[in-house]
Amino acid sequence: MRVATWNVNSVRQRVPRLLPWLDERRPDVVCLQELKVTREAFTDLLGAELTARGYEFAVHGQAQWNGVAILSTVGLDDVQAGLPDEPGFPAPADDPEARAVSASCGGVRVHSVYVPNGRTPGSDHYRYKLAWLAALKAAVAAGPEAALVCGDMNVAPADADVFDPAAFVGQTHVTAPERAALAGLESVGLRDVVRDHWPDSRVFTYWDYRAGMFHQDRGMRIDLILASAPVAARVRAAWVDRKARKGTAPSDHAPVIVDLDEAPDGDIGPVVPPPSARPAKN
DNA sequence: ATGTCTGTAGTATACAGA
Repeated sequence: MRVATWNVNSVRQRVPRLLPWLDERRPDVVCLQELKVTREAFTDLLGAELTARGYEFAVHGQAQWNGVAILSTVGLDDVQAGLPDEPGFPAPADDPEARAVSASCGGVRVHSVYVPNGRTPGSDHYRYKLAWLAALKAAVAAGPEAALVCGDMNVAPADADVFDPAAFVGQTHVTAPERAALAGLESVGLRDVVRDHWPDSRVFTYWDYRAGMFHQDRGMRIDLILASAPVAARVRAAWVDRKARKGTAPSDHAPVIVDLDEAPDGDIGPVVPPPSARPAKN
């Protein structure tokens, strides 16, 4: 099963890139962020094209900003828009921003998330970001054992995940509270599978449009695929599709792609029989 | 040096968010 996540920075603008990319990479499950359209507009734009390619889709959208989706060829069950007890901005929000959608796809609980940017450390928006990450952790902790959290985390997990750590001191995306909030997701069992597979490599997923940042590979790794233990154990490949950042009218983010081995039959993860069922040794 | 791209309002160009 191939799973991908991509912040498309307006799906309306990215249709000419998204459809050829689906045809080339053939992901079974796709998490999209920053749709910047309503569900109705998404369906009008892409419904027929996605259906023709065998995808079901779940969209949590809004006009103008945010918006997340999951596309799947391997089932799309128990769709949930938003997070339980999701904070809003400005708080309290009677109409939370469209930043999370989850569904069960091929036996895995998949979350497509667009974490708030945070803007400036110490700001209201920064506090909202930390509260939002706490709500995401709670949602994952309360969910099934087999889980994937995919999306734009708007946090660089470590200094190796930004092109120049000195340039980011005091900026959002790298502060200790943000990294602690991300580590909170690891404390409920999630693994950063791209970093696990490329422990010493320069790997970025986002490059500012300005000043030739992509050309100079001055980027950040803020789009992550986080997997719970039974899913992380199935990861066969994990990589950033930099080709999608090149060419005409790209998003400023590249897709992240993970290939999973088939799940073991019958259950997830290794099955340890009860002591009474174990053959006696010698 | 604040460089680009996006959506909105509204019809030319300014603003805000990232």
